[in-house]
Formats: sequence, structure tokens, C-alpha cells
Amino acid sequence: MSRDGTKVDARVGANAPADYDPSKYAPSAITTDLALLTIRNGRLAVLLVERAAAPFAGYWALPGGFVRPDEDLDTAATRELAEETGIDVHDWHVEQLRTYGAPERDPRMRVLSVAYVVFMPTDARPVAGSAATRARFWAIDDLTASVSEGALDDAVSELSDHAKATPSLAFDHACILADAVERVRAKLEYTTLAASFLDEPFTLSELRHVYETVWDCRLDTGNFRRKVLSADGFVVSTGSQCSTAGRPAALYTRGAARALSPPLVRPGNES
Amino acid sequence: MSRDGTKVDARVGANAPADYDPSKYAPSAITTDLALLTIRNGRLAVLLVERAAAPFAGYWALPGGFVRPDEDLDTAATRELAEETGIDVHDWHVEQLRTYGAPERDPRMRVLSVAYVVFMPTDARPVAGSAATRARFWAIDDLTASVSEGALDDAVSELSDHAKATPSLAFDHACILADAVERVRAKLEYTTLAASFLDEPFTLSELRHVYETVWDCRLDTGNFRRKVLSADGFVVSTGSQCSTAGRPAALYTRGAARALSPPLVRPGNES
DNA sequence: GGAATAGTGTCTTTTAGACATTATGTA
DNA sequence: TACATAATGTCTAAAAGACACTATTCC
Repeated sequence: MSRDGTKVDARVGANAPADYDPSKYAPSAITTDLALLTIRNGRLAVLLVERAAAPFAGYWALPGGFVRPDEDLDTAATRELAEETGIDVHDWHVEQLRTYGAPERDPRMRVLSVAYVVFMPTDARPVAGSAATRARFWAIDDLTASVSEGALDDAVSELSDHAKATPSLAFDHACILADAVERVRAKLEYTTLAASFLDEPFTLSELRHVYETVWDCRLDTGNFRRKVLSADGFVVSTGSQCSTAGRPAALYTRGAARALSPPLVRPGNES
Repeated sequence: MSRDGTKVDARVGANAPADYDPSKYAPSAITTDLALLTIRNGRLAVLLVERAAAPFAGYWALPGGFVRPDEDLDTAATRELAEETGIDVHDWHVEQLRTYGAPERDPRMRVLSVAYVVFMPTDARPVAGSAATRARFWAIDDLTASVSEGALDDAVSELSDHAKATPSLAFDHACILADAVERVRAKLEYTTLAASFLDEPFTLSELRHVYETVWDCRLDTGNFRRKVLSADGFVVSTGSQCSTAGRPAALYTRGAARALSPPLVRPGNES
């Protein structure tokens, strides 16, 4: 970090209090980290990349990286995702989660992380790691064990690509991921974002499975159908059908509504 | 910003992609800005400070300032509030809102702002500006006009302390404030935070007035009472009463419940 | 008594939960 | 036909909205 006192003072001092001291206002590095969530094989999953270099070499982490000097935060998040995993967010829903800034969260230096959540459709998409990283999806269930144990007490450098072991995540990414999952669970209640986990067109059963997977519960088919179809603009009928093992199901696309009012309440959600 | 390539590379490079270039990862200054909201004279109000120095000298702004090198973000937010206005957040509810990072949001240099929302009880509290700043509450209604007009097209350096004119806010603080107000409106629906705008003990009428003020609507007294009293842990009866112009009202304190499920839905909230 | 505010009761409408039942395809 | 899944119908219980009404204070 620069200690060029006069220069920093000229640019920063105007907003500083009377007891201004340049050494107290050292800038920080900024990263974006991104929890890309989707439904894979009937389970809620997140995309992780394996770190090649220290710190946390060999650990799995949320994709992300440093924000460039003249780059918007949202732009940085999607750019880093594309660079590390080859994934383009297209028109998917991307929203800021929150910012993590504990002074010791990165052992190298002070690093702030602006975290994002992405709702990716369930379509099986190839994931290409870059030269430096491998990338794969992990079921949330297979990671939550390590959340409660903390992120620093397990060396996982021998993990194979298909290992069943639950890896510890780099940095505070287990906390970020837990917050992201809770955000998604809450958002399904009062928004129509569940549909953004599906490729179009989709059936009402598929939409119900999204809720059942994310909330880890069972929903009554009739009541769910009544609720979704009575919510104006949640889904739009295409008129066509899809053939399955049983009776063909009607196909729908996403409607224009974003909010869901009154909400679809998650069972067992007592105050 | 330092251009000491080797040193920066050694500390930052481990997380960077293969095409790493130190000049692309320049650090940024970090501020916290804080929207302290309360009910003043029956209106939703926010605490602003008048800027003494450039940029935006004479403009009103959210209290806030630079985060210190080894300081937690939450700590920085409450420290800056105390320094600029003499207000201690005590046990009030403080929550992170979101982070604002548009590259040109500060004309001096790249500055990220991590914004917070505070729910302050309505108690008339003295607000002391520091040596560099004046501080006062503004009704949200008196500021929203300037939100839609943008924050840069009005010089307000002549504004007196009791001016009725609607000032333009410094930086992108009008956007931050708009997001904060919307956050509060939403939170009253599915949390018990409305009670944190009141001093204890309070009456159910006072609690209803909080909702009516924040949502700008009228609520039926009987239905509101039924809803609040049936929500377990929202309020706790003290057994005592308070005398007003009419029949004495029963007094309550805040209960232990944080979530409100099912929610108290805001009228005219159609999807 | 009258004004003002607090608190209760009740009727109706809406919505949600818990099913039973019918429909329509494939093996 | 058996089976699997989609779609509909119905009964009940709970909650919300719209009131009318009663209660208790101060003047």
C-alpha cells in the first residue's frame, strides 16, 4: 500500500474527520465472489472452483476475483465467473447478497468481498475450468456438514473429482454460501424466482420440485397448482404438452410478475 | 496507488487468473454510509449531515466515513455515526443494506460504500454535529422529490437549518436512501422490527402508527390488534396503562420474536 | 353529557390444508 | 390392464377485511 501522504491526503482528506490521519485510511482490495446456485440431479447445488495457489491451495472456493479499477461491481462478478468457469450468465437473475469485510478473512491482506447470488436454470451445462482452476457443482447437502465445523480444519488437497467427502471451503466462503442458500429459500416465498431455476418450457411438477428441493419438504400437488395458477403473471401457458411416464403435462413459460403477493409460505415456518 | 509490482504480485497474485496484471487490481477506498431512520413528528425521517468540505460542500449526506485498516465494517459504521453526530446506536437494530460501487460515484477516486440501515426509537434525542459537520433529521417526504430529479443538479450551499426546500443529496446517497426506505417498508411486513421504532413501553396505537407512517396508509384498529396479539412473541403486556386524551391504553414491551409468520401484509400490495 | 381514544364482537370473504377423485398417457 | 403421473373437485379450517359496538377516561 502506498504511503505517499500528501497525495492521499489531497484526494481523501475532504471527507475525513478533524483528527485525520492518512495511515488510518489505507485502501483495501476488493473482490467479488459469486454463489451460482442451480438444481442438479434433484438437489440444490453450487458451483465451486478448486484453488491452484496459496492461500487455501487445493481448497474449493466460490468463483470470484479482484475488481478492476474502473469496473462496476456487477460487471466484475460476471466477468470473473466467465473467466474461471466459462459460464456466461446470459439473462439469469443476478443479485447482490452482502459484503464480507472481517479484517482477517484473507490471510494476505485486507480484502473485502462483495458477494452475489445467481439463479441458474437446471439445464446440464458444460463447465470448463480455466488454465488455473477446476470447476464443478457440489450438492449443498454435501457441503453443509463442513459449514458447522468451520473452514480451516481440513486439508483436502487429495480430493478426487468424484470424491464424496465434504470439503472445507476457502476463506469465509462457507458463511457466504450459507447466507446465499438462506437468501434463495426466502426469495422463493415472495418472488417468482423459482421459475428461473428451470429451462423453458417447464411443467408445474417441475416448478413444484424446485420448491420441494430448495425447501426440503413435500408440497400438495393440488394446492400448489391452485396457488401458482391463481397468482397473476407467475407462469404463462404455452398450450403444448410434454410426454412423461404418465399423463402428459401442460407446458408453461415464466410470466412477467416478479413479486408473489400473497406469498407462497414455506411449511414449518413458525415464528 | 502503489506500482510496486513484485510486492503486490506476491500478496495478491495467488488468487488472480493466468493473465494477471498488477495494474488491473488497484485497491479502492472503503467507506460505510448509514441511513439512520426513525419516526419524528409522525413522519418517517432520516439523519443527514451537512458536508463542510469538497466534494459536495454544503450538500446534505448520510453520515459515514472511511473504514480503518483493521476495523470491522459494522464497527466502522457505528463509530462514524458517533463521531459525526454523537449518537450511540446502543442496542438498536443495525443491518447491512448493500454495497455501492459505481466507478464514478465519488469524483475524487474509486470509493466503495458499504451502506447500513439503523432503526432508531422515536424518542427525541439531541443530535450534536461534530466540529466539521451539522446534523439534523429530514422527513423522507421532503427528500423524495430530489430522488427522482437526481443528486447533482442543485446547489444548496445557502440552505438554512430550517429551510423547507428539498435538498439534493451528495454522491449517490439519494439512491442509498431510497433503497433503505424500501428495505424498511418490506421488513415491517415479515419481522417485528416496527417495535424498534418505539421507546418502551408503548401502546398498540403507537405501534399501529409506525406501520401507518412507514407504509403511508390506514390500518383497521381491530384487525391490527387481533393480528399483533395473536403473533406469538411480538409484544409483551406490562400490565400497566398510560393515560391519554381518551381511554387509557395498555402498555407493552418488545417480545422475543424477530420473524412475523404469517406476515402483516401491506395494503395495496398487489403483484 | 360529549369528545376522544381504547378495546371487543361478529359477520363475510378469502385463502390454505387435506384429502378423494378423475383423466390421460406409456409399458 | 396395470401403472404412473397430471389435473380437478370438495370439504374444512384458518385468516383477513369490514364493519358495528362497548368501555373508560377527561373536559
